Amino acid sequence: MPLYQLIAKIDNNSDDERINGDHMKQKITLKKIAKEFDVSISTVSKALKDSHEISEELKEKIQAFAKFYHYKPNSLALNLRNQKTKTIGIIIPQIIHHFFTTVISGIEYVANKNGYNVMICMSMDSYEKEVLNMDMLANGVVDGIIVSVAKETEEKKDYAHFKGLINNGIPLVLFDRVIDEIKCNKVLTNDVDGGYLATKHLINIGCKRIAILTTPDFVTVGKLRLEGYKNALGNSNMDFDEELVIQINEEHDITDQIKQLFSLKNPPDGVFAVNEIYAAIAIKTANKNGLKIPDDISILGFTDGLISQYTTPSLSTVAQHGYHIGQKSTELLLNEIEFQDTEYQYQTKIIETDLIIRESTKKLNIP
Amino acid sequence: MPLYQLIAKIDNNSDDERINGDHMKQKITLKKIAKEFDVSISTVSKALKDSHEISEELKEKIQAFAKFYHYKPNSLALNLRNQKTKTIGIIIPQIIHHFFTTVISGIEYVANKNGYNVMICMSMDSYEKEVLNMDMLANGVVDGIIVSVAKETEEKKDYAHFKGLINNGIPLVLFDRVIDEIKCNKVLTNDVDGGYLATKHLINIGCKRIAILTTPDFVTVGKLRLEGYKNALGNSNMDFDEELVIQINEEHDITDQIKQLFSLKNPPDGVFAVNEIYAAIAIKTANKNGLKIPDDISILGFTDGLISQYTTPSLSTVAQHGYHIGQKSTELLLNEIEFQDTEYQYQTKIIETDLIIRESTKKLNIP
DNA sequence: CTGTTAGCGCATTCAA
DNA sequence: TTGAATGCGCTAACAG
Repeated sequence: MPLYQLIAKIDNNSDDERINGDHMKQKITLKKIAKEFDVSISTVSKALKDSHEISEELKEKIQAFAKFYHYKPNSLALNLRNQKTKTIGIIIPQIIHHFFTTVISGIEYVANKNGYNVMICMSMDSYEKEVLNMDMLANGVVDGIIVSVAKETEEKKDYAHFKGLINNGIPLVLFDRVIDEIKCNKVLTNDVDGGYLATKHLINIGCKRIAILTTPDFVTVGKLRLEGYKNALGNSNMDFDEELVIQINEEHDITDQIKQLFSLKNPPDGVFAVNEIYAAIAIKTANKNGLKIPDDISILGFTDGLISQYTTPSLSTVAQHGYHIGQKSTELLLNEIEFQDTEYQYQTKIIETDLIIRESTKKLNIP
Repeated sequence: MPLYQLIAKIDNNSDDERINGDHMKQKITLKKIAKEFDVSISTVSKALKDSHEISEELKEKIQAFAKFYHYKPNSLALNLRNQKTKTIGIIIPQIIHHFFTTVISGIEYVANKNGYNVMICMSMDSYEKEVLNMDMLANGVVDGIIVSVAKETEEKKDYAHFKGLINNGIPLVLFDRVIDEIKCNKVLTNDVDGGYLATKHLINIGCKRIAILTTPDFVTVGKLRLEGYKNALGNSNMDFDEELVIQINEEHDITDQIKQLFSLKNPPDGVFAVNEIYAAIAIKTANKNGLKIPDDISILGFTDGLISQYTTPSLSTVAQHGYHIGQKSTELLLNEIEFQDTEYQYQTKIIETDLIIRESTKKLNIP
């Protein structure tokens, strides 16, 4: 008795086990269904798509059979046939950075909502790994790629792999760490404004000498936040003092580099750190140096990460809205992927930052 | 003039741009190469594999041509042909948990080293998303899957999707949050021992009343760490006091739940928190209640995450070695994927924990 | 030494 | 209403 007749005899709510048994269930394909009903593969294909070309009777039988065996078209075959995978790739420098995980969450959310899956790769801030990952993803594995550029790539300024990608016609969105000379969709934090906002707030609460803990210049975001810092000082007619700019070298002990500030003849009464880690370390260092936060010194960070809420005192900071950045990047990417017309216009979205005031900065005195 | 003759005229170091131009470079395939040389596709295929069946002369020309155009076999076609993707899937509850990102890093490292890529999915601790992700991955997309079970799944105890996966013959490794009744490779933290270690240390430094901040019972890891806590108390002839067990309900304010401890008639002088967040909040709460840490109260956490080093005082904790867990999981998975013989033996690897002593616990007095 | 054929699983156009 | 043929890109067994 053919299997499809068996189905009728089996309660629809029956336990899967009865069919699967303990044995390995081999995947069910169009071919197998076709053989079962002694029809052609294309007939089955159409029947499962509820095509009007197929008789109701046959469609019903085939559909019931397919449903019973949980038939699902094989992704690999579909990918090859359609020349697309409904998957988008992400290349980020480090997954252990909280900011990136929030971005990923945002990407995942929008991607899934639109029927896409997500493939995450890490460049570990290495140029070579970035290129490798990109080659892999570009080779048909994904329909588009979202990237935040590796530090080493920023340093080398070698962007050939990005150009190649675009020449290959693979949609690309850059976020956070972007590259000016690459023409593509971009989503970035308003870092200059964020730096300005942070510094301005320190000024507003009465800080007279504001230090900045930043990165080396080749890390774009650090450079931009520094720019915002300078703008805010200038805007308030405060002097810019080189002495108060610490470009952290992560190869050496960070605490030591920060400590210098407190032994200055004229030490700062405010610190703006361009990321959460520097800020957290600044808090601990200030604490250890006997400074009261925020009475003796106010400290403000960047990125509303995991740490901010749990330092003592909790850290005032600039929120970067990673989740939103991820969402926006994905929307742009999917737009480009599914774009049909001839003239596609690249966009650059700026995501604004917000101040989150906690305990590490003095209260604003509103007169 | 056929293209392959052109190649000879172009300096090998030439700029890609000359070929790619500003136009979209369409992917080069075996077929196109075959047409170029007016040979069959299989001849090209063999030539590129340096088969001895092909004449040296032809091989050279074809290889040069392919290299020049950066020919790479199309992944989708290979996947379909080989019925495998050289990709492994991961399903984790939350990517924003630092522990999971360390595990992912470990997975990524071992996978890449062995020529595999990684596809990360998030269940968001939802049963439904876990099932969806698994169905997607199981449908040919990956060669094997590594999972840490969603909370909701643990609560429902509905493991049909795991059984289905195994029936389908798809290798599965469970880590951290595992399921006893599923037969597969497993990697887990020695949570009982970790809980024991933590509690014992608090006892050793002289704590007399030790509270525990744990999860509801259905979260297995919380339950196990509680078990270790009880063991340590028993082992030291200390009373187990229900009053000192707080099962945190994350739907409500955590600080409020912890505060109860400090208003007990007989308050604790030690706190063991089964994760980093609870510990960090405990530190802040104790601080606010005017308690000196570690003089009045010692606090010990679990998981060496991002936060631990930046709390004030920095948090003593139990290191869970997520990176190692990820590595081990992947080794097991790849073993199973590439296993050829008939009788495969599942293993369960226990990863031991380690105490990391920082400032939130009293110094051990060695007499 | 080179080509033909078949097949991976599916969708689609065209023919019957 | 159904089926055959074609192709997505690649490999491998088999023929010549």
